[in-house]
Amino acid sequence: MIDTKTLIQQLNEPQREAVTHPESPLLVLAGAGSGKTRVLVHRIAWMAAVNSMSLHSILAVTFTNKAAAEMRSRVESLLSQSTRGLWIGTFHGIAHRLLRLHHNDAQLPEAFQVLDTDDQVRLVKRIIKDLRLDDKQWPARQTTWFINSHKEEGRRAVAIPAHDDFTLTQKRIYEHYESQCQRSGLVDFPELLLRTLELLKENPELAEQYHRRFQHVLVDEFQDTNDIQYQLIRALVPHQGITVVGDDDQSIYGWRGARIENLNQFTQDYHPAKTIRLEQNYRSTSTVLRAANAVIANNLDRLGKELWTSGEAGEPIVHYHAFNEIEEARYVAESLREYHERDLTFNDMAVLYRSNAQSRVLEEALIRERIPYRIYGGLRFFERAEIKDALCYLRLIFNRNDDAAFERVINTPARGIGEKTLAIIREFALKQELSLWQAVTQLLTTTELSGRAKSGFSQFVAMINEMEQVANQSLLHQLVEHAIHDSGIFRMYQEKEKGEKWLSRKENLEELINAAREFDELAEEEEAMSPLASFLSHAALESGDTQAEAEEECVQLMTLHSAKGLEFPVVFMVGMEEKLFPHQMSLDEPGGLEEERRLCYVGITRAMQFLTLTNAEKRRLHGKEVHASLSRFVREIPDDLIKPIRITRSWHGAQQASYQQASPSQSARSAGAFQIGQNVSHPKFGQGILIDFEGEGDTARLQINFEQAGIKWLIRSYVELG
DNA sequence: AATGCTACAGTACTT
DNA sequence: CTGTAGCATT
Repeated sequence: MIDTKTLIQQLNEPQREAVTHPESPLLVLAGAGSGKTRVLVHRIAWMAAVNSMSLHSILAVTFTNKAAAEMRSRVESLLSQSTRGLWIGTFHGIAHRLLRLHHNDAQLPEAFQVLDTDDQVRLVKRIIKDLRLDDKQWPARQTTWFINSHKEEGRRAVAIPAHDDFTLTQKRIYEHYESQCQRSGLVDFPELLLRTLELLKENPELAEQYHRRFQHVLVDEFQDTNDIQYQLIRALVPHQGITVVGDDDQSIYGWRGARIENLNQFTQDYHPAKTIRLEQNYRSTSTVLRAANAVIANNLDRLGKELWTSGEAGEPIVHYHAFNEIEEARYVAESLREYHERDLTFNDMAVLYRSNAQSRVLEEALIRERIPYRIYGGLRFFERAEIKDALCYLRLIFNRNDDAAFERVINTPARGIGEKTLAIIREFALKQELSLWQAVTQLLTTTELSGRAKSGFSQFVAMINEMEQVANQSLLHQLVEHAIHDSGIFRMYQEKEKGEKWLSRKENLEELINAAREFDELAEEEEAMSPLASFLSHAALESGDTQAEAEEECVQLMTLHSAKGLEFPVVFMVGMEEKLFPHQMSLDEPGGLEEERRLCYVGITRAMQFLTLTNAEKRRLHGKEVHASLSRFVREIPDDLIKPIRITRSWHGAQQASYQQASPSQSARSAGAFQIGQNVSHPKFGQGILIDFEGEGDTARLQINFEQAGIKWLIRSYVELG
């Protein structure tokens, strides 16, 4: 067991205060890079080691599986003991667990399945069709959003007041969707939370059991909690044992229902709550922090917090003003190359952008410069078509009434069951209130179906039943392998696709078998759920990584949103332009601009040492060339923190003349023999513009942007100044 | 059942 | 401009 001293001696004063705070309501306002996770981890260890609270009595809630995994491993290594019994998980993970444990009280079948967003949209689309509604007038995505946002505020269809046709119809779809899900034993993401909330409210004795059990609950990223998540916390923690950690300045998910106001609500609901601020930053240079503080200071309604560091000022923030997005990308690529030559690894560098569409031009530039990169986001492992196909077979083995799974694989691969036959099945199921599987088995005994359809169906039914036999007799990975081949999806992809594409499908399917193998090993110690059940849950609740962990060292490309929680020695924020960042759409929404500014704050505070901001004067967007002015966020950063680099070219000379030297340091630099922006020529590289220099006289190094050859560093004596 | 064509949309994202 | 969904055609 760890001793008290080592637990707190590596902490600063406010951190220590937070960790050792009595078991009464605590709000930790933790700035970026201030050791937030560290405080959570140490507080858990403190309660276990010093207050001798059982790990069994502690619950920690996070937003992502990644954060949950990291927290668990850090608690484990700090306590150097197993964390068995300690509940750490996402809101959804914990809700799921409670529903599995109490499925009867929650009125769910034991084999209920979790529906991911994609499944949900398909199901809603199906229902819109069943209701004979025009699917152009009623897009499934919109209705899904309608349903989810009501669920996220704790409302079932019946509770929605509907006065207009629009709401009335949406409500009707919602109702049908609800009963469809109930019949099929399907639970979507917000439903996990809503069902759990209802479970606790309707079963007071059960709720009490958990109140007694969880003496202390810790919630991470509290500023991102939405309505129902907060309600769930209230239902789970009526007592004083609660710690929440958050940062109002990093709330960037208002658009998906996150309620920053929950921070204030918390101090009212849990009274008296102690508030502790963590403002010492261990990540960035003071230059970066000053910039971040200056930007965020423009937001009103803050709880108030100012980051500081005992570290050095570091390098100024570079601001590169590019002519267009292609040139911007080239500057980024070439700068990345330079950092690399200065002995930084590509892994330490990140390029952040506001919207995904910006990544393409960057990629092209990086490929040209032969810089390895990796893009975050995109299709996740468990979302790939071949993986979903395989999983849907497994879901049917587990739960025949899973209509979403049935719809997906009944004719994948093709087995002669077309739209017409399916329509008969759906109609019958709808009328008799049966699942599709039940409808099929009943119709097989009648003469409703054609011979071909009949044989197709009986073959399908027999196949699933046989798979169940395999499931009962073999290990999970053997079942998965069997299902992939016996269903025909393996062969289907082999025939349909060739080369690279097929190879990756094959690899993914093999990876799925491997993943299943891990569940076989896990099952030997825990026997709460069958390996198949826990495998399916895992697939639904953890979408999996985008790619296998980077094999090669790469520059990281991602949106500003996905950069949250990460840090890099070198950060580029590109596309710092009005209408792009802050985004046009945000300007119409109340509070939109402030959320964009918080996003900018998040971006800046990712940088540890070097930060570069870039903007392009012209940019091709949706096929149209648009002019953009510099983002107000760049202008909110004090001039003395910025080293501006402006590309100048003959074709926009007029603007060049009107450009103001942005900072004193910049003026001083240009006072010497060299003038940033002046024309330069080189016998081999041709015409270019001076954009930076080091040293003086003939030995000075000049950075020149050549019209043809791009950006290069050259010795003064090799170039002709013009 | 597969392929080609047209219309349309295009902020951010985890569970 | 680019990707996608739905529809018509073969």
